[in-house]
Amino acid sequence: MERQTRQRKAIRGALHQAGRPLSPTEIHALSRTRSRGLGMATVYRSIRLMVESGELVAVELPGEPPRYEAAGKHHHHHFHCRSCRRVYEVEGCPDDIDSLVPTGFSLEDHEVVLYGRCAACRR
Amino acid sequence: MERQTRQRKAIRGALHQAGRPLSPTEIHALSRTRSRGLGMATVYRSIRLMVESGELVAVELPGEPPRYEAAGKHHHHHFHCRSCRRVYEVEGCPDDIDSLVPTGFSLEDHEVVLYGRCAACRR
DNA sequence: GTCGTTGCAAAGCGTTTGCAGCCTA
DNA sequence: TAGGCTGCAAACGCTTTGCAACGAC
Repeated sequence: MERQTRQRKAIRGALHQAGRPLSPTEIHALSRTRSRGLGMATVYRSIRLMVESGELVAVELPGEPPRYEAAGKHHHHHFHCRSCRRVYEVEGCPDDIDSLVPTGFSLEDHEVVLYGRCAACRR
Repeated sequence: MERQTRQRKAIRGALHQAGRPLSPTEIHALSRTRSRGLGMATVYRSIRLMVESGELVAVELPGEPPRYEAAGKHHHHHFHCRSCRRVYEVEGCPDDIDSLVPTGFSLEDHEVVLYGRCAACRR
């Protein structure tokens, strides 16, 4: 069972306050102000436990370090702005994904990443 | 100007024969049979040069080490086998990608990754 | 002969693990 | 008090770099 330690409260607090997916390094930097002396190993161990328990989900984009966010969101994809590097959630899903699967292969899951410029950066 | 060495011929040969994106480790293993004593550093250096010269393109999948394939292919996506971890090329492309883009955003590119089991692993 | 290229080993870098002491329940 | 949790440092796996020898042109 998981214990409610000062360090884990700091990590949860940082993730909640940021409101966007954070990398382990970002989590460490932000949590450090809430729990002095917090070690990197603890950050990694906490992330791993929270992902395994379903509290967090990993957001992995091609060529990017993994980020983590609160779990429980609906099926969605991501839009990666090439200007500000921010990641946005995208509603919906292509409905003809199945037609791409080669003969003999079985499809279990899929990921779609859109690249371009977000509304804020287009101005 | 690039020189035509035994090692680079081996790497090109391995990539061509495989016909699918290869990781640096895979390239090393396959090229070693063509050029005894080939070092890992040479593989990385060659890959870097070939990508910079436009001969190869990187295939970066979420949470995976980068793989490389010959450049100049027509538009395609990838299938990632969860059993053998190999990556295959997939023909075609969802035709309603545009409908996912949020209002005000401009779409420049996209990536689709399919996950499941390949024909070889299903047997 | 030049100088780009190679193999080896060492160095980086981000992540994981071993361990003794700490602290939550 | 028990045993999960933590910080530190060492270990790891993958990639890059330094360097002297090698070899394509």
